[in-house]
Amino acid sequence: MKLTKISAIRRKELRQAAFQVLQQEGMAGATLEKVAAHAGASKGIVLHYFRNKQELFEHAMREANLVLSEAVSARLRQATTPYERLEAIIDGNFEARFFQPSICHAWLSLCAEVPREPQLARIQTVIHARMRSNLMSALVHLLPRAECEEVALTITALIDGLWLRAGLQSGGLSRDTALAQMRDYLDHRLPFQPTV
Amino acid sequence: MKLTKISAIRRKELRQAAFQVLQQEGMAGATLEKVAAHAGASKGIVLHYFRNKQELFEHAMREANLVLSEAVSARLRQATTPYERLEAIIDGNFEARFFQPSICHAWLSLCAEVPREPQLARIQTVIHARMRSNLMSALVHLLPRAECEEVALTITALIDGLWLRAGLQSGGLSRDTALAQMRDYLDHRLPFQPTV
Amino acid sequence: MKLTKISAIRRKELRQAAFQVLQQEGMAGATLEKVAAHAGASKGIVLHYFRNKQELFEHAMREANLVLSEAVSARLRQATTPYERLEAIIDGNFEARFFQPSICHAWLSLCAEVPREPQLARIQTVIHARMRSNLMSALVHLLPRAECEEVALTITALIDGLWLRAGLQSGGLSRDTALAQMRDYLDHRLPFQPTV
Amino acid sequence: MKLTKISAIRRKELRQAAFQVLQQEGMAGATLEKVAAHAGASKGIVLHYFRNKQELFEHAMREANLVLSEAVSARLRQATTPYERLEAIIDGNFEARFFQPSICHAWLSLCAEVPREPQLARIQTVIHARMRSNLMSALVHLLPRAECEEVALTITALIDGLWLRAGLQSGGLSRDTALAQMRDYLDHRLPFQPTV
DNA sequence: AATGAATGAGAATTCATTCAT
DNA sequence: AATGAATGAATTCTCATTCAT
Repeated sequence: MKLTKISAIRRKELRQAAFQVLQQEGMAGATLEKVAAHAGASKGIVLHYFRNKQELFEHAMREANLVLSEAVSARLRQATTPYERLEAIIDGNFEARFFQPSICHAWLSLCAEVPREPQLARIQTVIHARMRSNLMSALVHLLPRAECEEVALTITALIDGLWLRAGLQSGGLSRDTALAQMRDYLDHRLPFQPTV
Repeated sequence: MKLTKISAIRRKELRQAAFQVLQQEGMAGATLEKVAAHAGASKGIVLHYFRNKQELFEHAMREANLVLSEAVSARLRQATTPYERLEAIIDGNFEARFFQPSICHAWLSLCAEVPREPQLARIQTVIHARMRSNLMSALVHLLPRAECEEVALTITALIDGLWLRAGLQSGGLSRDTALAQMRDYLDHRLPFQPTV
Repeated sequence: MKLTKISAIRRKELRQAAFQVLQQEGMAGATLEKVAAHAGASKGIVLHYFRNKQELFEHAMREANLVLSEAVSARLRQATTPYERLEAIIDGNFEARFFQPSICHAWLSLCAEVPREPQLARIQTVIHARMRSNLMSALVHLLPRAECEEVALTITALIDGLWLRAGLQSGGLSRDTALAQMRDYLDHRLPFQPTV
Repeated sequence: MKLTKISAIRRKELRQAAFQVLQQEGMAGATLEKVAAHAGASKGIVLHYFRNKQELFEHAMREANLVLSEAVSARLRQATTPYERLEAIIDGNFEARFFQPSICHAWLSLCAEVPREPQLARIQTVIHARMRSNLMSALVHLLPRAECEEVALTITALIDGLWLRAGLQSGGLSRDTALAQMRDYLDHRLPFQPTV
């Protein structure tokens, strides 16, 4: 590994701080100074570790996604049946520590930058690709091939839509409601699952 | 009407210009100068008509929503059956002139500001309330009361999720695919509709 | 004229201020803030009138050259014989108000940027072209065509070398010495001029 | 010698690297980091060997001058007649390895700092003093005492002016042209040299 | 109503320099 | 000797906003 230990630690601290500031301030308010302050460091150090602001938030997005996708992966590892795999994906995406207004808002802020920032767009593509692949690995056992893509896309859109709503912080969409939404959709769209 | 005719015209030009700049530049790039230039006016005039930048984009959001909700209303006026009402709402929300990457991106940019801008939050609340009310007026005739709220929320989340995806501009989500998604959901969730 | 009167005035003030700061501080020390302060204006106004620092100093160079070349032109207008024309060029380039250590230093600072700044390079090219053209218009009457180019180049190099030396501010090269140098060269290089 | 051998080597590497960076980037772009990178070392080491940036470039200037003045000295050692001595000085100053646009530009960048940096001014003074002394040792045998100073100064100014022009990189002043200029001047200014 | 001049706050970024290891 | 972590000052540049005309 090229990076020194301390540099790896600092970089992680900073990208986490960046994401936290994003939660509180949105992208416009997320200045390097605030990120530095949040990490208990000086302004200069941020650009010592990241070439510029974009790179910092790119890594912040990657990091946030990593945590989320590891939550899903961990659950997937326990799952055996297709239904369990679907449940793992959904439960992972709505874990209490993730599905919070401020975190959803941070994601929303990042997504709003995607069309202007090729790097973020790349990450977004990867995120969607992984989601699709995870979903497909379960759906192919439950539905005719032709319908799998469609359902995978609907599930993704539904998750995104619920996260967006949570990010708007207006309705006060609860985690339970969101999960109920997901389950209701699957109950009606997938063939009957005898024992769950 | 208090406002002179010319002032009303100018204000409309400016809020439309604001929304168009938002499409091209995102919120960060949407400066008052660009909005003015886009409207063929001088920088100073923007703040002559709007107290500040926030107010301008608040009106831009209102205007954009107005166009969208009128498209839905027009269709609703033609609809007679509950199924037609649902179709009106969905078709309105995915009209070709609205469901475009750049427009979805502009909305996404506005949504990302909602948690920091009470005025935008208020508009967002109104938008969702109207959507819910429109949907409920159809759903109550098709489903048991207890399920209506849930389905209305799912439809809204699905629409939002599909718009978000379009705004991300990566997948290249076509209008037809989006509509197919919506119809597939309704087909499975609502009771069979004998003749359409 | 597109520019308003006040804008033209301000721009002139600023490019003159820029050149004066250059005299005192060199390019590295010539910050926009100092230029603004020197012109008795706010920092922001500088970039209201000039797109960026480069553009400001580009105009400062142009302005400084304009003054210099007008001094030469004025003298040329009085000159009738080739010898007088040569004298006009030289005297113009060594006028007391120009040939001062700080001004020579400012020019030196600009020249040092020429290889990195295409705009400055362009101006430099124009300056040299004009100098050559002025010199040639006199020399062709005094020397065989083949030698004119060479002598014009030597005169230019000599002027530049003397300015450079003045800019270095070490030797304390006086204006009289510089003029004597020039005359000594011409006396030996040009054919004898019967009456001056 | 106080300095360890390795330290002497490093210092030389660094001042050469400094001069090379100056060639490519000019003074504004010549950061310690680039110098370090150019020398294949870390940023910290530069200020381990030189108290600060000024000192580094002071040594860079000294080093560059040393190479140049040794080239002249070597040629002077072969020279026997006054004319040969003059030729040695001129040929040394226009050796192909020195008289290159980028090197002239580096010198120009250093000269532009002279008025602000007493250390550089001191070096500049030494350089000019040596040039004068070298020239005088030849000229006193060729011209009346009263004219020697003047001609020495003209030769120096001419060399400087030609170097400056080469540094501007616009005209594309060739080495041959520069040498021809020098010779043409001497041919006309010095008494006829019977056999060369 | 309209222009654009002017301001000043604020942000990103660069860099010399200092220190701990 | 050498590295690179860390700091903070300085600078360019952007922009919303205010004002005079």
